[in-house]
Amino acid sequence: MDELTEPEQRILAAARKVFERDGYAGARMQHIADEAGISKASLHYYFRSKEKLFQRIFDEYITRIVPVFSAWNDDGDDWQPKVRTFMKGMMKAISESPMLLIAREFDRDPSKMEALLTARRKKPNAFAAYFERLSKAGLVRDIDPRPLIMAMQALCAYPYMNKAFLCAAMRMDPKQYNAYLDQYTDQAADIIIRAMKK
Amino acid sequence: MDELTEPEQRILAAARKVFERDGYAGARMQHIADEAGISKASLHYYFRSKEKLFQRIFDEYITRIVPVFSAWNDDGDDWQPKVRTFMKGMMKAISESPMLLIAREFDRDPSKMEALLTARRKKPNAFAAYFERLSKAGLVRDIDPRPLIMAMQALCAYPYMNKAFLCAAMRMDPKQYNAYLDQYTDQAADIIIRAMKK
DNA sequence: GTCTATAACTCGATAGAC
DNA sequence: GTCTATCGAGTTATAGAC
Repeated sequence: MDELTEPEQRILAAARKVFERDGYAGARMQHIADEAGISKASLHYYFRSKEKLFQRIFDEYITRIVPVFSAWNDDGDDWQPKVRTFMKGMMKAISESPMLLIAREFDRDPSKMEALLTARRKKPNAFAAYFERLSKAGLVRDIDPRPLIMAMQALCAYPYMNKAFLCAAMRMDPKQYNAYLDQYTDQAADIIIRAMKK
Repeated sequence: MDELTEPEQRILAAARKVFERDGYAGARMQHIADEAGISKASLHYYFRSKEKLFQRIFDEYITRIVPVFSAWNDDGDDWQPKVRTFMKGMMKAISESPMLLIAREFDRDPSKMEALLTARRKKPNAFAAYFERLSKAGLVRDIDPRPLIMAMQALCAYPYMNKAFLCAAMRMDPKQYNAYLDQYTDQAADIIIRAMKK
């Protein structure tokens, strides 16, 4: 039903790469065609317009990323490894498809994006619910969960969103930086765990 | 010596607004001219090209933001209020001129930007130096300072970088969101303080 | 200095042959 | 389905009058 032909797959991969790198305004249909190894005309044959192609990529991105951001289910009191696993998953998902895209392109049609986001999210505020239960059970501090949600996202996303700046600021080349991010994932989880611990 | 004429100031303010909102590729010289209340030709008369105008804005941005990011001097052991003040300053600077700009535009000429960054920074790793002293004095934990540097930036910048996404995710309209960010600033500082505290 | 008009060019999209 | 060729809109930048 949802089968994709081989050229369609190649085009989508190419589009993802170019849109993520250059943003909507900076992306060129010619570059996507080159990357996919076809002509610009063929590109338009498969996906009528730049706008439609972008919407497709963006929709798939949201579909993939939102479940990762809300991957919390209350299956026990042992919350520390859950925090670690969650943040590892978030780092991985973001590194595979930098959300630079979102930050700049989300504004293109806020109402549409909000609908997209809501539709894709099965369990809104799953973390907040889990945290509240832990808190009432006296297993974690009794604080506002919102800064924790913000912080988990921030700690995972920012290193990728502002990579060039951080490489320069920390005097690392991209290779060293990526290597450091492996250690960082655990260090970031430690920060969240400390913020939650009694 | 560095005096700016009144039209130049108006143009720079307009350019800042448009570049920050639309990015380099999305910005239109016509929009900048409209915003400044002059013709496109006059705009080119003052700043020969889009590229030159952008470089000017970007340079000023780095010049303003880097000192804020490295505003650490070791004037005592009372580090907790210093963390709070630092993060408040960072939040303010970022909110006044969103660094969305950097994340997307920094790649346009990495070598040049690196030089720009180095030149503007008076005290490299001032935080790391301060933290190391506190750590040796037994006043804070003995840990890697790098995740703390990353985290302070991340916690301050991310809420602005990904504003549209967060508004939707937390079901707040922009007004509520901005109001929340006032509380958030202190909550974010708490997270860092907890990560540092023994 | 400021403007209108336009040159020069880029880019998304399409026509039409194969 | 795929391509070459080209159209037409939009954009940066400049020429030249005032």
